[in-house]
Amino acid sequence: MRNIAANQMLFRQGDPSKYLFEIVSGTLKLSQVAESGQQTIIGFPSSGEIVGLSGAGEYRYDAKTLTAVRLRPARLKILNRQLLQMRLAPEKLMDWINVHERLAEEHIAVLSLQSPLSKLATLLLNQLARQMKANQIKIGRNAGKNIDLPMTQQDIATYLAIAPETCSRTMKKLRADGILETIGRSGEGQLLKILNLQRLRAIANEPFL
Amino acid sequence: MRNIAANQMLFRQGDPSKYLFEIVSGTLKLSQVAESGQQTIIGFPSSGEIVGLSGAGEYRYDAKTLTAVRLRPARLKILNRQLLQMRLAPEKLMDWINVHERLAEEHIAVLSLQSPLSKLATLLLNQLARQMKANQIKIGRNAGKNIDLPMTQQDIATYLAIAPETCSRTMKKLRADGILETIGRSGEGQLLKILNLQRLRAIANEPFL
DNA sequence: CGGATGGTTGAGTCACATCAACTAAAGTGG
DNA sequence: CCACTTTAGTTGATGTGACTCAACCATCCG
Repeated sequence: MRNIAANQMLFRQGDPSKYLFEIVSGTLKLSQVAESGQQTIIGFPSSGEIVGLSGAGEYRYDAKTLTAVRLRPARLKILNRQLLQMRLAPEKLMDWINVHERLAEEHIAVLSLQSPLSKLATLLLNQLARQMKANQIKIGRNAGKNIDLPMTQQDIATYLAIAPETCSRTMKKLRADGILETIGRSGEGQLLKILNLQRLRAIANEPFL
Repeated sequence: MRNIAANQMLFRQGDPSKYLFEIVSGTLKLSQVAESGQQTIIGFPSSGEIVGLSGAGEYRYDAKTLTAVRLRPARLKILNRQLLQMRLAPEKLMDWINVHERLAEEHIAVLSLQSPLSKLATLLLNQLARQMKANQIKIGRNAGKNIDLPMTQQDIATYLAIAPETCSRTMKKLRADGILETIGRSGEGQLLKILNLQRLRAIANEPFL
């Protein structure tokens, strides 16, 4: 078990991948730069998710902590040995693959949406779902309908492949329409309160408006 | 080893995932519909790639053949057993994970591009690279710079998250600019000839124009 | 108290989605 | 093998909305 402060590099794209990490608490930011130079943000994995599982010998994205993070590292080489000795069920490995793929799928789905409004709404709902799952285990019943966004709006914009200005304006629109409100910037990132979850869901799915 | 004709469903989203398939030759189309109802096309995997690797007990996308396809199926349960008996190297499994992730990465990268022109150019280059790799093994030296597109333009449009009309117009633009030309529709899909690879590469990377 | 970074707001342009109509091609059944 | 149907692709006209550029706040560093 390892504890890391906020804003630290966990590993870098190209580093030899010795460890695989299971996030116990906190949020990471995964980013990548292609040969063409374009930067991509892959996702913001959180409690219960796996990062660093790589078939190649090296990580293929940067991993940086957005908040203080607690994680459980596993040596990849030992992993193989454990598999062979049946000390680790192959199903566990399959689970990890699953989690990894879900992250990518989620991203592709949100990128395939046409309007920034739907994109943002979907992202918010995804983050909400992610937190609900995490808190369900830890607290049981949360204050509910609050979304913690540890990442910056620019990160969100990059993730959604939209301009930062558009991201800001879209947020404003959601506020103006009484769908959410900004509670405050508690340390890292901002905290949102959902006022109208139903409409947020509608916006996420509707192609127009 | 299994042979399948063109336009056949290999498996469906939600089916119990018993097999994993390694494509020997031919091209597949992977698609998915979310709960929201939006259809997504995940990719067009081809020779050497793996489909159907799923951590959950069920496939999470449809797989349909675009051309006649030859593939090597592997029972997932047997796979576990083979892992334990060391008849299958864990590295092999890691390789498969790798291939799977590359497909998703490629898709995310292309979706993150802003202009349809860059998106299409990148897609074409990706397909070209895919074919080159496949042919390098089989023939050695191909006629070169021909791209075979077994999928329809609508599929491409969905994959790129653009309108079909835009896809058509963008193709036209590439033709008008002397970057490629349509050779003919040989049975399934169309065949393109690249006239100016350099400019195609430029277009793929440049944010403007 | 500066300096840097992240966020907000405004004005203007261009390009993509949308709707609609039409052509081309491919698959279907008698 | 040819009418018929269906699907894929093309083209045009139009409006809107997202990007760009630019300047301006606010927030967090030291």
